[in-house]
Amino acid sequence: MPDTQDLDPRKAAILEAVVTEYIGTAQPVGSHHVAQAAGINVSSATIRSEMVALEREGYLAQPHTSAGRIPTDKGYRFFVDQLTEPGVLSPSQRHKVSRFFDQVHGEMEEMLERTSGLLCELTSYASVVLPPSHEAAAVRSVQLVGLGPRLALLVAVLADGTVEKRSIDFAEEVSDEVLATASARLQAAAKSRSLGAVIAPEPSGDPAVDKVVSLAQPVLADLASEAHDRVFVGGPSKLAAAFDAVDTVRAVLATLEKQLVVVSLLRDVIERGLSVAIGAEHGYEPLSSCAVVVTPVNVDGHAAGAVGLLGPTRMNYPQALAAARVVSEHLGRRLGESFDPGSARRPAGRAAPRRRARGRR
Amino acid sequence: MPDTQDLDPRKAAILEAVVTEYIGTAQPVGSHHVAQAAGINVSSATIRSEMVALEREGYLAQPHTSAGRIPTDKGYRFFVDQLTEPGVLSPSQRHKVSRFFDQVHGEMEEMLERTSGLLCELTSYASVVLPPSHEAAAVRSVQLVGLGPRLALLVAVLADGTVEKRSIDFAEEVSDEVLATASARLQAAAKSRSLGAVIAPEPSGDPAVDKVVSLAQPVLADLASEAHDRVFVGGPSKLAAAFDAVDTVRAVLATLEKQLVVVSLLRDVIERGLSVAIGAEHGYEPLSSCAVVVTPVNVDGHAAGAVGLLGPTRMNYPQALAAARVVSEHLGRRLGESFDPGSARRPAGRAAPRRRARGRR
DNA sequence: GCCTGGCACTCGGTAGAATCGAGTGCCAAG
DNA sequence: CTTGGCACTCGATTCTACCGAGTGCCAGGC
Repeated sequence: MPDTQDLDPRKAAILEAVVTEYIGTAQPVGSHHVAQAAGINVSSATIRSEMVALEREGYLAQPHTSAGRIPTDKGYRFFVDQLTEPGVLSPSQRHKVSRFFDQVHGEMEEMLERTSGLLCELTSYASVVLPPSHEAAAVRSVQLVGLGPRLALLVAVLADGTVEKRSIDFAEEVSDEVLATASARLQAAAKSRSLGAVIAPEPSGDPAVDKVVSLAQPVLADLASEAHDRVFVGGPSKLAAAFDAVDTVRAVLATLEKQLVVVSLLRDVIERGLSVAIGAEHGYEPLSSCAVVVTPVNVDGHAAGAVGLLGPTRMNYPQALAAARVVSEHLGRRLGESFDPGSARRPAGRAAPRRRARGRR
Repeated sequence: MPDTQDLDPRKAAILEAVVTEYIGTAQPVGSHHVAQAAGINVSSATIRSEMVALEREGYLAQPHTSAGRIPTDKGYRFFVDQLTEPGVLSPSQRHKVSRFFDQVHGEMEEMLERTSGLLCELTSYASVVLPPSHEAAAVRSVQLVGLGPRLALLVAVLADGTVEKRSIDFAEEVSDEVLATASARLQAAAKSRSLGAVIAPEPSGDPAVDKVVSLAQPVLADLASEAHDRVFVGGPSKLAAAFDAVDTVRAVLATLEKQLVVVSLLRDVIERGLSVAIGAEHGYEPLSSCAVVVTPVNVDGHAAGAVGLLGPTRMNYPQALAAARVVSEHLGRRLGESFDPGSARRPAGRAAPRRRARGRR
């Protein structure tokens, strides 16, 4: 399709004007408005004929005859790909981000959750934060902690600072000593490997211990594959502001509640190498009136999770892209500093400062 | 106020009819409709004059002249307190609940989160689950796990099966041996006490160890006070269905996002011994068009968290109360079985079964 | 050949009038 | 005290007229 690739410059300028205006006002924009836009020096009549062409080629649509034009998904796509740079954050926003990442502390989940809060403050869209998959993260510690006579909690600490846990019911009483021995054997078998690659420990002499180990060991493997489908969603209320049809709001919220769907949506988009998915592009029908902006997070050079924004298709793409990018960078750096194995290159903060006054968030 | 306490039976019947009808239809209800309601055998004219009285006494309101009446907060209050029993769940709902609690497994947080999902499935209102405060829970294990040369994660496992963690930056390198020694000393000092009551360990001979211990110990106390303000909110999309003004939806959602507010709202309501807070009763202005149903969860006889439902003031109180109560009971029993110290009285389930097929929720 | 101003036409949105009807308050009679 | 009757109110609905933003088309000009 030649027409997909390029538009003559004037058409492009007109499309840009329509998109910009529509993003701002949410009103269909007419030829007259476009004619007044900076950089366009032709009459409204000329614009009209160009618009007819743009509509024929699928970049614009008319809600009804005698209304202005609104961009189609394809129109937004062209705008994002060809007409606009990611944009920059305002100084005050940059400042906000820096301050946030200077102050934030504590463990990873809390940090990610608050990051999602930050993102929606910055943009007034709903935000999504996908935690790093720790398939690769090495196990730092494995422990069986007794909770009841036959019940124990298997706790694994990973190098990235996350803790995975799962209760195990042994169906028969297990003494503290057996538990401790089993715990130590598991620890030895798992240490420094990734959760998925834990090897089976050698049988010990004690059948009771072996029984416990054999029950616990598969759970470790299980933990590896699990826990991925968690995602932090921030600011659903922003969506209620973005759409005015209450039905749309409900449908979108309902979809956002399905974490699995959200996760695979983000994964899909990233896999296809996109940073923006507009309207129907992502193929999730209930979200067809939404656009998604995603940026992978890089920790020490490799991908680790992602941050994203979800808004109406008429979202402010340059701003959203900028926000996602900046936050993603900060987050990646921060995660690298705090949680990755070999790195403690930063001067170091205070030791687990008391959480500051309640009230925020 | 004598009128608060009692209404003559006919007035009460009329009020009941109005509330029931309005809950069902969301339309102001007129004298004619009330006259047709079962159990009312007077003419609409009589009803009208009674309604005038009810309005004067504050139980009913008129959106405008020549419209039917709608209940006021006070009207709902009387309805809940005097006119209705908690109601029962349909057999299929009961079944759903039982099956849910038979199947659910894994660790507490996940369980609570899914419980909140269950609640909103049952009722089509938004749900809130407040985790047990573990101020009192005994520490089962404390461990310092090294993440980097100067960075460690303090991991505490409590008797209720929860894990609290916090990263600590020691600002200088700490050897593995020192870390291990400090970890053991902390463990000894904390074991079987509650997080808040951890005693300071005796100084050891080694200043490096003492340094680490002295940095880590206050963090334990910190963990105790923290982590309470977490709350699981389920089904915000249900709220979009319950209100038709998109502004209301946004305001309510925005409030729900503030976890601290939600937590203190629930606490307030419970403290005042209520199980229902209607409209302005709870004093949180943005939620004045909502009603909250709360039921404390009892584990082995003492209160541990709560479950709640949030809907429009015209919510189905009997159903909501029934759902909250049933779920709360099941949850309390389940928590008792799985996580509390002395109890493994149940036949015991399978050992940490593989999570079943993805796709659900 | 492309651009432009002019012009007739379309059609959604708004305003006003008419109408409908659910619901009320009041009252006189049972 | 209750009831049926009645006049009245007022939001919702419908209809009409109308406005105006916006279009498509065209003839004339650069």
